[in-house]
Amino acid sequence: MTITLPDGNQLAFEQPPTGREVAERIGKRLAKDALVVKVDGELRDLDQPIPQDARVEIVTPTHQDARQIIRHDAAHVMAEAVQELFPDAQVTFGPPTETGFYYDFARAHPFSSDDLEKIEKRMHEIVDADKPFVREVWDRDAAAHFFDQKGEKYKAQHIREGIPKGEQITIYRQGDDWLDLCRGPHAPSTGRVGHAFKLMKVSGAYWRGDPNNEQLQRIAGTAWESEKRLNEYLTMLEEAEKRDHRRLGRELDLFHIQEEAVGSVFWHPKGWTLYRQVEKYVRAMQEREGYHEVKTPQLIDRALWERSGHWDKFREAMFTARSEDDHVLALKPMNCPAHVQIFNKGITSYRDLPYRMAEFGSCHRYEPSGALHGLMRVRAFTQDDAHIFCTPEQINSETQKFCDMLLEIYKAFGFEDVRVKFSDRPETRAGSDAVWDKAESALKEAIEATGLPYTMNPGEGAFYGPKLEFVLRDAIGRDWQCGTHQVDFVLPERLDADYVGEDGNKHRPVMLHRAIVGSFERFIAILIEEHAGRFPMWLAPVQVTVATITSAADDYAKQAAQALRQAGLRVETDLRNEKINYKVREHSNQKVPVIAVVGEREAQERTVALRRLGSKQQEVLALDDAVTRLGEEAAPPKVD
RNA sequence: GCCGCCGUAGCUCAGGGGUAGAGCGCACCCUUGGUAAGGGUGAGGCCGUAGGUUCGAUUCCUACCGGCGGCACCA
Repeated sequence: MTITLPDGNQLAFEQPPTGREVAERIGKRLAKDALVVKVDGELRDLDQPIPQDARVEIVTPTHQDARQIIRHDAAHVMAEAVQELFPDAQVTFGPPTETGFYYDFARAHPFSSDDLEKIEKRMHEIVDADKPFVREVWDRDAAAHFFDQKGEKYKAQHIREGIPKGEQITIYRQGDDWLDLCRGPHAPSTGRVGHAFKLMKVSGAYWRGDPNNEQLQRIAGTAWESEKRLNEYLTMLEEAEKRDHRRLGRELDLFHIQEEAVGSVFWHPKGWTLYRQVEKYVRAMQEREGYHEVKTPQLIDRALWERSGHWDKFREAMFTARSEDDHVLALKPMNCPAHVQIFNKGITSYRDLPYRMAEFGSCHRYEPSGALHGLMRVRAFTQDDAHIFCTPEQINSETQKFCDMLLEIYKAFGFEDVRVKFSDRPETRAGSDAVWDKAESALKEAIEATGLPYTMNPGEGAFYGPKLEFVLRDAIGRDWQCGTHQVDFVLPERLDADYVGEDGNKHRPVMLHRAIVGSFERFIAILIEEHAGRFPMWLAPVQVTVATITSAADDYAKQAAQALRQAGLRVETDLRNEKINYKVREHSNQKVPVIAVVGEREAQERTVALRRLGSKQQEVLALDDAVTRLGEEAAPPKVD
């Protein structure tokens, strides 16, 4: 039989070889370094025979798949360490993750941070012991019985409920003392995990992700193929902490949140300036794209929410208020029902479609306390919300038009790395399968026409229609949904929206719910983290600070600032009795893009000495030239 | 909402059964200095809130509120 290697070379074997034998044939060193083998794209243990002709890659620590092996091995090593130190802990599952691994344990007592240290120490010992990982195939029922006897009720339950009768299952031993039910694969021995790992935190996690189940304790760690990579990762985390929007929000005096208004933002002047720049640009883009901007009420009688279906499906998340005359009103959690009201007041002809109705809509939702997170997840937020009322035939072109606009806007803010998720029909849904087929294929065609890569998110669509989610990433790699685009056949029906078609009959419009920044709060949080507070000039709350060297230049500094302001720039002056070193340091820390230094010389010559953020060089320009040049540099992205 | 950890000055943090400390920031004074911290003096705290234990609690215990990290949630 024939084994094909990644470089195209082929090796012939008499008998089905194991991965190790293939590696040995290529070279001793490779066989020594090998962790697992990749057979036709599937990772397997080195000792398993490769039954037929296949493309084979030997996975060594530098291979892109090595980390998941190392991390998975590390999870097993940790589980052994935990059970040795804490025999009352039951094991459940421990997979690799994007940066490490975790393992969920059931135990009555919580693990402390001291426990973590002990566990980590024991893990190093297990790695040094270099115990072989041995794969064994067991009978399902015997395995279930075995784990029952051991008191491992979660493992036993998983086998009984998750694995069909009669199926064979695999377990992995590491040394003589410990084993775990596991699909594998694993490296040859625990020694291959190496020492580039670190336990990071303990937290709660529900058994099988279901909050009705018992809560387990999750110990999470990070693991890498080398100390160097581990240290790089830890350094990255430190750097990420410095760009956390909550920290920068304080340091740059952008906003704060306090106890008396949990989940709501106090925007300070600088933060609000930033917010307004974002809003201004998005508004201009919407105008260009033919949207009609509206404003709808904050408080709306429950009667409308009952009709829209929100009272039924969304009530838990709605803030309500009772008026003097005993009406129950709700703070709107969404804008859509209000927009349909406007549509119903006069958009009656097919000639008006597609009708794009936009609102910077303030919404309130009673989010679970544990979900709140700085500006990322709040209870009061403003969406760049819009609803496009259109015919089914227009879904495709409107979606494409929207995606184009979204990408242009994201790019303007510096986001090039946009992840798109396609969420299709959920189990419980409204509308017939035929309608869903139509909506999903229209959406799919449209997203494919944009050429954007996307991943499927099966079953995660809204109950009323499929959606596209546009996801941006924060400083430490957490994904946040910002943009969205949803097809809705249900709400127009519920709220009785219609128009007169070409044929003279009444028809139901389709509604496309769409947002680009999503919530301004979340978007600005990501903007802060993406730029680490060093905003592009057009967004910077303060664009230029005019700083004096001596008080003799105060008058001139004021004139210079005034001239810059007249060019539309956001300018502050720093006339304090401080040395220029001190001022430069402070304004650099405040991440002001340009410091214009003026002393007696500049006052005399009517010049400014410009110092750009991140550069130590200065550039002396005539004041008039500086005004022109900085004015151009501060221009927002073109909208035309 | 759940599990764990945390809550001391505007910020970062030390302390600890006998009602508190540092650095930075702030105010005032000296200094007018040419590109990342000049010097001095001073103000500033219900030690998250409410109970309990104690002769005495900021410190120990309980509950609540809030924050952080996960989990769940994100229509």
